[in-house]
Amino acid sequence: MAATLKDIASELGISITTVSRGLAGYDDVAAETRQRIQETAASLGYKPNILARRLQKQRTDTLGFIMPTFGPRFSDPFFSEFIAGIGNEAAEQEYDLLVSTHAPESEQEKQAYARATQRGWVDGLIVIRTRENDSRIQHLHEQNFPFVVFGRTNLPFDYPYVDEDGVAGMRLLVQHLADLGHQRIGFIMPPAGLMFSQYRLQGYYETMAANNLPVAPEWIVEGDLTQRSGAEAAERLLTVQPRVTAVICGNDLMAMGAINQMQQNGLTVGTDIAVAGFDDIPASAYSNPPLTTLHQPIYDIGRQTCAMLIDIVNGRAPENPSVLLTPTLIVRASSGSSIL
Amino acid sequence: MAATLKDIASELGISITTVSRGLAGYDDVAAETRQRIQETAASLGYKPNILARRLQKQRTDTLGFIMPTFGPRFSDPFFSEFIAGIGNEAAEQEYDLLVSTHAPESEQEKQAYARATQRGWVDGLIVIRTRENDSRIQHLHEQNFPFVVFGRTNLPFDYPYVDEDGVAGMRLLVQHLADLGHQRIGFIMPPAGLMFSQYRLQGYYETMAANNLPVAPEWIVEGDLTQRSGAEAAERLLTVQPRVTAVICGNDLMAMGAINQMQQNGLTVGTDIAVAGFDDIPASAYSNPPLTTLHQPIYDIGRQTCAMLIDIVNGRAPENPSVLLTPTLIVRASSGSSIL
DNA sequence: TTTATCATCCAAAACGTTTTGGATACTTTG
DNA sequence: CAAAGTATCCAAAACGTTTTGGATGATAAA
Repeated sequence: MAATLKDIASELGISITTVSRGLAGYDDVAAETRQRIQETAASLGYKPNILARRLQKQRTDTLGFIMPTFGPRFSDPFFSEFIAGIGNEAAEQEYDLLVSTHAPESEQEKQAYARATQRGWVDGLIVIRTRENDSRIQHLHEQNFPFVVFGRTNLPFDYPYVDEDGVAGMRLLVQHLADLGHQRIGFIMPPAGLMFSQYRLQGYYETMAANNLPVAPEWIVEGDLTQRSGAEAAERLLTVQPRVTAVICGNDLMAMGAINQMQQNGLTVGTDIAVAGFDDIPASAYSNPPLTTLHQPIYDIGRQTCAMLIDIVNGRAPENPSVLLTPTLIVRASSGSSIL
Repeated sequence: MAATLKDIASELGISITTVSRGLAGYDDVAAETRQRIQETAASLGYKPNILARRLQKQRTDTLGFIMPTFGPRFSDPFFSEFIAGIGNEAAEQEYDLLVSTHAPESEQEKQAYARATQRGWVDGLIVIRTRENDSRIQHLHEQNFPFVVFGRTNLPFDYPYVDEDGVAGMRLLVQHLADLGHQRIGFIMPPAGLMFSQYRLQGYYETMAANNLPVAPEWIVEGDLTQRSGAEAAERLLTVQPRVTAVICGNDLMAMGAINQMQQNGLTVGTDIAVAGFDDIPASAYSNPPLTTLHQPIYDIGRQTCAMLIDIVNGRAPENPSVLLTPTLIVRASSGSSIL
């Protein structure tokens, strides 16, 4: 039913070539002919078939994004904001965005990456939440497939990335708490397999040491980035004596779970105990108490990552193939005031 | 570089047809030949070109989802969970998901829909956050393009949808508050142009009336679904005398903003004033106080919507082309106890 | 032996574009 | 007037699949 170039051509009694070139605006078709072509195209409701065009041009004008997510009850606001960032940048540059979700390191994820690097699927991929010896990056590098990473990993080759400086971020946060007089600072860390956990942990250790503060191993508890795990980790942390006076959480979601748990245990957060998060999701300004956290411009990171990928896909070298952003400290009530 | 059927064929000295059919598993190719085809395909690293296949098959095996979102700082957990639902269902049935974001009723949104209904883009679309006289649904209906809607609208024709019963949901919530003894119940409603606002508003009026409770117009304030607007609406609501003793919010995000604002004004939520939300996002269980709300199985709604669309795209009539789900009431501390 | 049946293969068309490499006729230049 | 230039058009190839409609030769049945 849908009209094709052929339909227009036979309607006007001219060749497909001329119709195609007329519509595309080449100057080797007479103005009057072009006019007639456009009119007929409009009256026939002609819409080019994208598949045919893409097959011919050998590019899909589509970018892929495979979200590493656990389980069904998944709703990290981080992701919606990141998607909005890459999605808007992609749309502006007339790219489509293909999105899928798979559990990290699952068989499905591997298959998804294998499929994605087939010809004709997408022109490039965006990778996030880097892991140690990240198999996704390894694979994309081997296949010589265009990609940009949000995060870094420990593989022995270069690739384009945008990342936040986790070490610097934690330094700001630990120093802030140390300045308030805290000496026993706990850390609910993100899953150890994620690279950003390691940077944050390193920043934690370094800054504790720089302030001559000892670190007890029990002060470090691992969570999985959900509120629930934040609550569980806090529960465990609170049993350690002498009790920590401050807790840094690997992300805002866990911080909110931790705060909730502490309140259930009768503690007043901000007074009895300080809590801080990481990410500065919108909710963190509206939690009770409002959350001290490290701000990451997630939306902009998404845009930047996507813009970089589009450059690469088009064979343009990005101005800066490795971007490292420093988070900014947002002090709110959850970290309280000086306890000295 | 990438191997094609032609490469395999010429390598083995047989026809492209046989290679194609051998790989596809047709039984008119000898077992021994198939064996050799598979081996050569593997050794050449053959991956079918999806574009060519799709052009030939005249279908994209791709579904589209255009998120209606405002501004950059966008991170409604509702969306990530919904995306996870449709994404997982799509992946299971071997469909891809094309996602983009545009501001509702913007020119870009219109263009996105116009493009999406072109041939070869996607096989079907998922529409959410229905609006009055929804132009998107109108357009898709006119174009006779396959789509499924999460939500309903007031257009005079049928279309497949999944929706929650907002009237019934509000009935549960208002009744709960009325049973606790509340007589002045405020409503921070979602944007009036959204259909679900109207259902919720209707349920609010009906149940207030059923309990012989008068409604003052100042008790109804409109928000835009963000925490910020929830806080602003609460601020306005609190100035109305005599003060409402309970506030229902159009979604959990606004409820959290409202709670935060009330706390800033020195009120203890759950004691001085009751607050309830709508959605039951994960954060609502961990807010302070935990939020009374209406649970919607967003992930499952996503799956169901997607499954229905895949049925339609494949010419199968969905068992039930209009699904209406009743939310369940989740009572937590924010609505407090009886005030009688 | 002749006719059916079967197993295996393949040439060509089709999907709807874009691009290549001219062809044609008309106009300008020397 | 011949040669060169210009404006306009188009046939055919190409992108890489899948499907259609046989063709071929071998085997089984009559």
